[in-house]
Amino acid sequence: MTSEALSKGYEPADVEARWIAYWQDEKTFTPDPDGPGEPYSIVIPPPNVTGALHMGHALNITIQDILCRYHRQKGRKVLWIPGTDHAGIATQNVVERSLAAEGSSREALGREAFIERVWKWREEYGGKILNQIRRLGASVDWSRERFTMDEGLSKAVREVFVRLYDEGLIYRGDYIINWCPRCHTALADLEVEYAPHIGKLYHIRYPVEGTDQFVTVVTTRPETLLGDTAVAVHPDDERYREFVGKYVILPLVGRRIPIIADAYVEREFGTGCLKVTPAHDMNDFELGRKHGLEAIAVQDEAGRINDNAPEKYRGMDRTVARKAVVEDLKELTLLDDIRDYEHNVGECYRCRTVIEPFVSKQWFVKTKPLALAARAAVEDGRTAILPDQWTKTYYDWLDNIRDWCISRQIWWGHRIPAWTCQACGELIVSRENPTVCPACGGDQLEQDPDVLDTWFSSALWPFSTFGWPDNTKELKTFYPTTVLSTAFDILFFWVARMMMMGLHFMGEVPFKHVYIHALVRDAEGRKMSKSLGNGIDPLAMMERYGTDALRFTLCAFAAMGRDIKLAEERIEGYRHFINKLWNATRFALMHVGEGAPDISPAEAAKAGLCHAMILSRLERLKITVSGAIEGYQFNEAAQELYGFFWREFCDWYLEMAKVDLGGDDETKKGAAKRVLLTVLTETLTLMHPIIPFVTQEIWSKLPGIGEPNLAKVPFPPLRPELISDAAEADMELLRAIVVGVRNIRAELNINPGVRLTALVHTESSAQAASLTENAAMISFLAKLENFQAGPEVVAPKASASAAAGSCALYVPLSGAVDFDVEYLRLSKEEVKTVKELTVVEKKLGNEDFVSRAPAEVVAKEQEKQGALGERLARLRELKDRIKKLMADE
RNA sequence: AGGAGCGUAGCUCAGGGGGAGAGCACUUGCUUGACACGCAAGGGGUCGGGAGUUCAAAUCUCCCCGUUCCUACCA
Repeated sequence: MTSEALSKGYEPADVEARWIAYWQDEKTFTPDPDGPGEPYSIVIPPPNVTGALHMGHALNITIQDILCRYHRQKGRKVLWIPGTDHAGIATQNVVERSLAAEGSSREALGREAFIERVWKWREEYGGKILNQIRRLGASVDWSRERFTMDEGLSKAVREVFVRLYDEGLIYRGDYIINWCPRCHTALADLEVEYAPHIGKLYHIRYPVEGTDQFVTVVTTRPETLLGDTAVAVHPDDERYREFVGKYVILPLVGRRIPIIADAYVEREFGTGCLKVTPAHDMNDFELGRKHGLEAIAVQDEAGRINDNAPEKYRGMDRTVARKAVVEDLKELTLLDDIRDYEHNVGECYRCRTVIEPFVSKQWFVKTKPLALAARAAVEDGRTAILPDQWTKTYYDWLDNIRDWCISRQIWWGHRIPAWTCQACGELIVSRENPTVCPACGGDQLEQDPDVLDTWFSSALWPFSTFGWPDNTKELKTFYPTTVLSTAFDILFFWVARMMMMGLHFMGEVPFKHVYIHALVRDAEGRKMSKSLGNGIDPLAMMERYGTDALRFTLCAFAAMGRDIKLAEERIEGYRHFINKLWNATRFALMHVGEGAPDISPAEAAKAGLCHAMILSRLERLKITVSGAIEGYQFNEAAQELYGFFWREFCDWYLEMAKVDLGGDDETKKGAAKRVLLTVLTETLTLMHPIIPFVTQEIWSKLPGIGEPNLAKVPFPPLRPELISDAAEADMELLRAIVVGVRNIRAELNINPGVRLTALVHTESSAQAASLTENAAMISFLAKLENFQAGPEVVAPKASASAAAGSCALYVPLSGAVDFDVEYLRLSKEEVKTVKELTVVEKKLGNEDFVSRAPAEVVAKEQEKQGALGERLARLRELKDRIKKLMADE
């Protein structure tokens, strides 16, 4: 009466925004570093500031939120830090596009104005994904939100750069890097993605100096010929042995270049003769360094042929130059052959432009020493990668790591803190912007125009977010973080680099666990992608089915080490569960709307078998759910909660409790109310980490709730003394009888309205006592007007029958029983039982089994043999009886 | 080329040496005192194939078949 009536169905839209605001107002997720409890911390993998929430994010946020909310319940001091990264190239691209639409460009604006413009963009649109994360219910501490371009984090970036430089772990040099001619910047090896392209394989003849002979090289990029500085063959290749040490005259250029021998060359590929262009090919670059070859760059930053090439080609785009070179070679009859050829070509991961390997001055991190430490930390268990199978991948990458190119030729990002003195050429790397050259005292200092790779700042995230390099309270309390949850695709990009930086600067691993979650795919198992258009928009799902339905679905599918194939129907299906929860509450409130008597659950359990049973099951549930979440088995937690709440609590307990709740016995009624409320509140608490909104909403409607903020309510107390095998076993028999009657009703097509009589022949009087005590309940569930149980019960004349456990169940029927149907049903049951019994008997008949299997396994089999034997006997009696009755007719 | 995973009911998947499970779908019957986003009853599987280890294999080992992904890349 006091509690307002709940609407007939759960309507998430009204509810979610309200609780998000409530939690925030209550500062529920802002921990005090000095507060009690063992710290538990997570840094959110910072999404790209230009990004929008996709299913992968939704899954990852849900997982982290489950962990955080659960550990808060367990009394840990939880800090979950949100934020975004500045996504240098992506963000710059976005802003440049909007400038282009206005007919402007970043060059027109100038560096400073452009950066200002990016900040403005970020203010306006950069909060989008964070708002989407907020809508998911993420229990992050918004008061500690971070951005990789923040002042504090920028300070950390500079500190790291300077220290690494001083330690010789950052260096600048002319090296070949991956160049995106569209983005005008260098990319790290990881930022290049390979995709199959159909190209051509050109066979080109190079004349050997001083002879009339040729060597034929094979290439997919004939225009790079202009930069060739050698031809290479395998040292053991008989075909070319005589040429090694000689020279060829480079066609179209006329340069005299050596023929060298190196085992790197594959004899089987093409002609076995390789043109070497150190300035434009990764492998050729290495080869060139090894053999002291000159690297002649023949393209500029936009992919056009430069002045190092013959005049004719200068200024041509690389694709135009290719055609021109091919034509000219044809004319000289030096082009032997052109074949179609499918091969993998590197593309820019941001814009899909074909990458041009390019020699230029760049900054690098010397990764080897850092990688060794990062590997060791996992080897000795300071950090565990879960599931374990990713550990090998992590090792492989670290073992084969190459130096990390960290300079980017863009404007949006952390400017490299390096200056060159215009007077003496001194290179100055400094925390503070220098004003005079320490070498010559000159004041003409020019800062390096490049910025750092975004991942450079992301790598510092687990400590920069806590205020490093300052020794803050947060840093002391919450570093190392407890767990990092992420998808495998950034294991290298990010996880490995955080490990390297965390270990180097903090001396401790950045996280104790790395949980690699599943990849969310579409119903056909394809990766969700914009280009395929097969993505399921999490926000649309949240609107349609409620955030809890989406969260529960993701949780239920989050089995470790396996990808998720997601279809919208799954989410729709789990919405039904949310609704079930809602309606069970509506029912409960009809009876406990004004609260329940203040008796202990233990006392209430004594009031009836059903109460003892559900309380026992509840205790087991607490243990399995805890174990599941702590072991990152989210699917198991969801499944257990689902099964308990729907199958045990709603299907059985609520139905059974109706008898006491509607009866006259005030003691029983009180106990039922107490148990109903206890089980409901405690399961809500257990479910809250997975489905925070609906549980909180229901919580607010329940009577006698002390703490109104469910996110602050501790994990329910454990009451191991309530676990009762006996109660659960007695209930098993009771259920078997109810199901037996229902089964008979269904098979014999008896109207559900008709009340029946059921008689049960039991083996023992103890069994009979338990059943008789619950006669009212059995009658209610099976729709009986009469129920009797005891060892003395004998089969009535005209009745349907079944075996329930080891008891015999009879349902007398006044009308004609269809004996044929009855007989068939029992026979089927008999066949099944015989089959099971045979398996058991065969085992027990095997001497090796009895002597070698563990005693408890043997005992279990013997027990099973007994039960099955009894059941079989019962079935056969029932069959015999029917046979007799049939004969009598 | 190297590495990892997966193959269990029609579908999506748990499980992981001693009873083949769940959800959805399906069949049948239901205005049963919260719920048709529901209730009740039911059908359905040589756990990809083969060999081995074991008293015992869906589970461990090896081989094969199919499938997905990752890393590297030969010009």
